[in-house]
Amino acid sequence: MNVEEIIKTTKKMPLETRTLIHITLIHNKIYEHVGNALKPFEVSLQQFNVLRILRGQKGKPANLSTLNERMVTKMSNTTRLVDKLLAKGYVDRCVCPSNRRKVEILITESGSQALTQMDKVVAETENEIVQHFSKQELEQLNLLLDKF
Amino acid sequence: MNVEEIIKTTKKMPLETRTLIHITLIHNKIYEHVGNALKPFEVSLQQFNVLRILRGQKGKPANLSTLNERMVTKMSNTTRLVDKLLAKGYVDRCVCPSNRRKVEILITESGSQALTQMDKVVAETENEIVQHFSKQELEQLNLLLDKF
DNA sequence: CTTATATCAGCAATACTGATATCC
DNA sequence: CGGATATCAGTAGTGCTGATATAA
Repeated sequence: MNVEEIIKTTKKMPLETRTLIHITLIHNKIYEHVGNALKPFEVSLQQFNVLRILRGQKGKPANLSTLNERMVTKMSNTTRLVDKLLAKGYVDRCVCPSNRRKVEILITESGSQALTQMDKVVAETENEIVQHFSKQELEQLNLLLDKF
Repeated sequence: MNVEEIIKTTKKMPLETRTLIHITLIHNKIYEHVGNALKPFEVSLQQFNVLRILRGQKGKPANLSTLNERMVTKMSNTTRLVDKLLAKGYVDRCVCPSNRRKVEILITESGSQALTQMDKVVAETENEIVQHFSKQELEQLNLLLDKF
């Protein structure tokens, strides 16, 4: 069953319920499509997000709690996620000298370059997902989503 | 960081990306709130969905592949999920007599009663989540979501 | 016997909870 | 030493992939 068919099964449900189920279905679609786009790079969507956050730091190192805060999807095993990125050479990690509780994480040159490639395929996928939307409709949708 | 704060960090991203991240954040919010509402019943959101699907069958037994198809979130371990519901006495399960590959799953009276209680708290939670929406806005949002 | 279907089982990655280490 | 912070580790539940059993 695809999204449209499942949505039909919710016809008799209250509008609120339908809307929330709808959002979950769309989220799954996004997760699946973008995840597939990233498969060639052997990174998960969450690893991709971490790389994006690190790039946004513009050279300033991030620690694990910063990543956790900004992460779109919550997860408390950021340690192991960063381990994976480290193994791929996409990030550097060292203990913060001034506060030995913290670790400092930086994106590497190799990570930046890979991220640029990922950005391309992810952007393409995202455009495919929203292809039936006009720019105006997308803006309208964003305004509505702000109400949550 | 809450939803609004994370969304601020996406200001410079393309509208498409922002929208998709926004949806993921809202999905997480829904998942968290509804999950908390169901905690007293000791069922997960997915178990709740299975019970809802079974009720929708109106006495007609469902097999695992039917559940999997209709399930909002994909998962191939529906077997173990039904095990949990079985342990709580919310469903009955038996091998289909005419096709021994299949299993037939039915919601029990106890499951139906529990589900009625769950419906109440879930509906309350859903109303809270969409409390800032007018009925018209919700309808507008649903129309837009159909475009995905 | 071959192919398709339906469920199950093993493994890897994830999410939650509490444990450990450091700072103040 | 006590409380707060930052990371790590253990456990349980999830999702993917292939294995098993039945049916056609």
